[in-house]
Amino acid sequence: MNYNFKEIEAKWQKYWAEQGTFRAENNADKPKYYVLDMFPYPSGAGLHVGHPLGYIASDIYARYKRHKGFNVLHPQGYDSFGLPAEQYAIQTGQHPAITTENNIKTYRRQLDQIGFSFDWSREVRTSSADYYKWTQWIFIQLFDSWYDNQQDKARPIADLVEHFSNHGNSTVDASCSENTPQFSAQDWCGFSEQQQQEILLHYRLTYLAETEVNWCPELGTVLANDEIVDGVSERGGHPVIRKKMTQWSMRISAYAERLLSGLETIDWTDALKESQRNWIGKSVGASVRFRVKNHDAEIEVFTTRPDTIFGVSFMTLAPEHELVSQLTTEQQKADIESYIQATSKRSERERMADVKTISGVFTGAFAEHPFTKAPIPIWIGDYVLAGYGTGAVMAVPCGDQRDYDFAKHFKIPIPTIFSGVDISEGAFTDKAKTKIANSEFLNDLDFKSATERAIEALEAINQGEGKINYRLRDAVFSRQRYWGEPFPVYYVDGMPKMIEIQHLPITLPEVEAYLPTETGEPPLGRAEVWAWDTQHNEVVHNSKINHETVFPLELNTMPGWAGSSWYFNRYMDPQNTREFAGQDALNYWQQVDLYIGGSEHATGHLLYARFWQKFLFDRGYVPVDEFAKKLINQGMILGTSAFVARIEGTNTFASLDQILDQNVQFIHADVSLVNASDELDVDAFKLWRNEFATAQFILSDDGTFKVKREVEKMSKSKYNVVNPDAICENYGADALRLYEMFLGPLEQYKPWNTAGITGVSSFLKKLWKLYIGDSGLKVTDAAATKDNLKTLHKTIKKVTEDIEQFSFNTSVSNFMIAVNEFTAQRCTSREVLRPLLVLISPYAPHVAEELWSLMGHNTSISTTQFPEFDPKHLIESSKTYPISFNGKMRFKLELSLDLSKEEIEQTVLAHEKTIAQLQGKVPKKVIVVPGKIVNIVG
RNA sequence: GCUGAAGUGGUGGAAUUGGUAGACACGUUGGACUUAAAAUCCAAUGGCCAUUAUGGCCGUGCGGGUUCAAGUCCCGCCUUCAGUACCA
Repeated sequence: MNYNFKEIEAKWQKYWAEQGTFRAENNADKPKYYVLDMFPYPSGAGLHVGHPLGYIASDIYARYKRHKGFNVLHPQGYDSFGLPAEQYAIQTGQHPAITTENNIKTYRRQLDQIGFSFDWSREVRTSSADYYKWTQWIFIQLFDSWYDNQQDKARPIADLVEHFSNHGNSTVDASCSENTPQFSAQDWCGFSEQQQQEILLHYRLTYLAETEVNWCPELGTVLANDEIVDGVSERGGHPVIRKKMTQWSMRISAYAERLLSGLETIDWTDALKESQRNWIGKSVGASVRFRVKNHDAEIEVFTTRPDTIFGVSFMTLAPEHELVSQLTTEQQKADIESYIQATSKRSERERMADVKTISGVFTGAFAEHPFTKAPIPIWIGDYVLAGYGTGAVMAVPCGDQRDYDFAKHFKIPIPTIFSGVDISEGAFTDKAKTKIANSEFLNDLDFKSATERAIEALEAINQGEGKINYRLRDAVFSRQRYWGEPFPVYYVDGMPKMIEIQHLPITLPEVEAYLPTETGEPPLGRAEVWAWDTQHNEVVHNSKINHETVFPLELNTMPGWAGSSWYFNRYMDPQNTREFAGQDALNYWQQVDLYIGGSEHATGHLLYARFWQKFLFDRGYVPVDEFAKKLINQGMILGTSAFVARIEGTNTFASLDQILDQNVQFIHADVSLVNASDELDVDAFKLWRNEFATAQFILSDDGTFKVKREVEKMSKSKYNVVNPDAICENYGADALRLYEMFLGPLEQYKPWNTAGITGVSSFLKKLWKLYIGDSGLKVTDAAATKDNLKTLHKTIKKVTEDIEQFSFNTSVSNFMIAVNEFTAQRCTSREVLRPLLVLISPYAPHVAEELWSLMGHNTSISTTQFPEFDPKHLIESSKTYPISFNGKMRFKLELSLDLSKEEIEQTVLAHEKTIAQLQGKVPKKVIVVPGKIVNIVG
């Protein structure tokens, strides 16, 4: 009997599916464990070998936990709304739902062939109406909530309305929009319904506001900050401009502090936590208001150094600052205007690239120092960003390098306010060594007490207070796309109204094309049946809008991150039609125990999902306020691209050592045309693409054509994609799984190299041969030898440790060692071969199931208890452990593996006498087992 | 600049967290089997030197230090990758 992986893998995949082997129960006596992968966007290109890396790791862990007696929830689904399907629809007219459905089929087939233990009965798709019904529901809950800073949680908007009608808004400490007016209870009751609704929008956790957004004309849509890389769109690399639009926003800024402090409670990597911290960008300082001389205006600034307030020698406003035009004097007007013109023409990108050039213009106006009343010249400069803080700074040249450079450049005085510091070369920024001078009541104080005193003094004259500033902005939630969740929103006289929950979902309407309309409206503007009838509570034809009870529906759709911000909760109870998930299910599964996915989602999905979870927690819908206890970022598997050198301006290609000093361009060649020795199959290359059909080649002396290799991200456009289908076909799913783990540590970025797979492939054959001979099963009831048991328990110990530390790569090595040792021992004993199979089954489940069944078991190996390590089998043959003795002498003690350091010390102490007697003989190694010395190697 | 991670053979990577560096695998070389190839099996494989054999010296990015003992800990550098940035 030979190892026929194709037959075996198909057989067991079918068995698992039919038996529902991996179905999780929502209530079980067993402890629960929830292992989750970041669900994929089903792209048209299908999976490459890089995609399953994290899934294989999580699958191993999920299978391990099942062996360990846990009720494991290990689901999978699709983040199936997204731009590529829509782009494809624009080009071909095919409905994105069809494209998506086809892509999902491909994904499912590819995932199935790898043998994952997903509970597919819980599959979710963000684009299915059964699912996005609840995304819409959450949106409505956000609309129906405000953030109470006092209680530090979200509360129903009804509470706020009640407070307004009794006390107005002056006593409410809530997160709200900047331009919220003050009003009394009386005012409130006098407001029209329309006015009240307008005010409430300033408080709701999702609100409609005119915001400056990142508009991508090419894609015809708004992008979030994390969808922009280097000033161009992440997808497609199109230019992005700033534009004012009325958009839905999410008041994530209300959660800034909790998103920050919550990081302390979860087991995520430091790198990831750090990027979330940076993104939230908390800075502690003060807000200071400077009066402007001869104007009825104040300039508010944020500073982290209120202690340096007496060092202010000028102020700088961002060119876009709203006060600029008011303040500028007649004399300076021309200069200021031409400067603003010049900066607005420069793109963000240019502005970033050109950091070193100092530029700015004096407005002619002066502010007044809050304490000394001295005049402070007001400048504008593009080093101050409109989007951060208040878009204005108080410049303290002696304490900030940029202010210093600006002052030097424009010959503005640089007063010294630190004692014992030389500032002739640059600013002094070391807070820890700060000693304030020349600063009236702050003199001789250090950073901390000067800061406190300055804030107190500012508060006393009502010109400032302590303030914490966050970089985190509210998230724009509207996208001008077709293929996304429709909002459950219609408009009456321009005011948004929510559709009642019992009438959800509002499903995507049909449109005849997926482009924006001629008038620039989103694609939903093309839908003819897209109006809300409040009488019949249904979506009706637009032509009925002139009726009294029919109103226009929202034309935008939700962004990609909407559906992915709560899907982990839906898996707990995916078929529930009455709730997003039942309370029993939520209380049982609580949260994700292990989440595996890429670190590229650090400031997108992983932040938004935490935000929504905290919101749902506040409103009492989920039992915990962090959705994932532990998170592991799997590294990427990179492709090894191949490049051929084309001599510039010709169709002639030179082998790598034949380039000499000719000018060449390196062009990607498909990796399948190149062998392991970096030699190109020239004939296949000619056939590959038409343009190369007539190519000429300058070969190396040995007649081969050498290519240049480079490791890059695996991508279709780089022709370096390796398809898992081919690997499964040639080596099997078990080999693919083992090899992906064997490549290196999970978190690491590592290049794929198909050649190396022969190692794990021959391991599987050896494993098979250990159990199965020419005449069938070799396993017997013969007693295990001491060596057998030693090998087994050594392997149990290491593999258990490996899995618990997520170092799956070393486990594979340990299996190889074990199989080699058992083979050398001619082991046939069921007593050790049975547990060995259980150890291996999370990694190579198909072959394990087959051998398991050939050994006579008639239930799946996945329900078997994981073998326990028993140290007694390692005691007799043990490991050396060098120790120092009397500070100088060195002995090597050979001890059993399971001893702690303390036990070793005790052992040594117990034999101090014996060892002392040996000193003269200088033994190299003393072999000890607990209780007695058994051997001395001299 | 700041933050995070990492530098070990020809290659991917191990190293019980201070204890024989290079496990395991790829690759390479030699051998067996074969008409041949594939597959399989055996042996060698960090560098240098030496030998009949036993052996010796050097080696974990660089320079110091602590220790009986350092890839691992401490101090000072260099390099690479990733994230982020006129953030006041």
